[in-house]
Amino acid sequence: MQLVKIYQCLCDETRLRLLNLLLQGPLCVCHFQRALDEPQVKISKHLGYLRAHGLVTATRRGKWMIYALPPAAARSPELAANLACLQDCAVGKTVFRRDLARLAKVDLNCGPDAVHGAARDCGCDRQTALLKS
Amino acid sequence: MQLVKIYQCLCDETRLRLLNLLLQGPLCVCHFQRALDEPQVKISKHLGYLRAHGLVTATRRGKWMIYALPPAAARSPELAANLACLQDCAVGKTVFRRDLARLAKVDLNCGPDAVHGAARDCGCDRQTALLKS
DNA sequence: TATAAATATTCCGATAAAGGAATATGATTT
DNA sequence: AAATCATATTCCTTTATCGGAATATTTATA
Repeated sequence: MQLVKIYQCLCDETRLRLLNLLLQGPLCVCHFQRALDEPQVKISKHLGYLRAHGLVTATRRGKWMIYALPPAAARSPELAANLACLQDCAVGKTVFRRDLARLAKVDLNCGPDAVHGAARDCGCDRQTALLKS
Repeated sequence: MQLVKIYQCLCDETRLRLLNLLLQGPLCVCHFQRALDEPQVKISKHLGYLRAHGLVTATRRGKWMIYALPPAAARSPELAANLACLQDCAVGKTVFRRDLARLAKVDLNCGPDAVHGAARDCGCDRQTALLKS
């Protein structure tokens, strides 16, 4: 059943955190790493899981992989409903808010370059998405 | 996290079917058995799982155990939201509709007595709930 | 009190999931 | 072309989950 698959994707905390960030807009893996503060393997694997089950899309842009939620038109009713539900539930939860806060801080930089102070666009349209809101 | 626990409860098809039935009102185990047409162990275990995680309550009435969703006032916002979401998603799905159809047929009887033609109340207030609607 | 009815639990075995270490891939820069 | 950066995959161990067979428990009934 389609619905069960969705819940299976949602039943891991790391994946919930990833999806919560994606509700704000597309992101590349380095963003997730810095926002979640979790090892790269972990993040990459869970993104792979979500992707394999159709909860997210992935497109390569240069060295980076941009992950995003499927466009609204491509979402099944169940997925749409559950993403909306997740968004409602996530608001105000400490873990999710902290992730968003950390994401905001690394917003304009990407990867280790940020550490060296060199602000460089990582290729995803995160900034524009954020600046608009 | 509370939310993850909820999704863990929802990520099994049998549990979804149980919850879908409970959205109509309280039920005893024999009702589930006949509506889902699944072995007793399976149903009992999944009900136990749901109960252990606070998704359902259980009260004994005579020989029977009556399972129900927690009263609205006792539901966390996350649980309330996800139950509503589940209800939306379940509507029209074949599996769920079939369960409800089978449930309707065994509604007034309970246990093997129904097989012998003896209509007997099993102790749960399922009938009244249904007759009202 | 012995039996039966309704439900729960225990004890398996099989399968899946999660995390980490190390390594591989694919793209870019030097 | 070699080094580097961003990301993915493989391998392994640990732990969780699912399902079924058999058995236990609780309550009612004969």
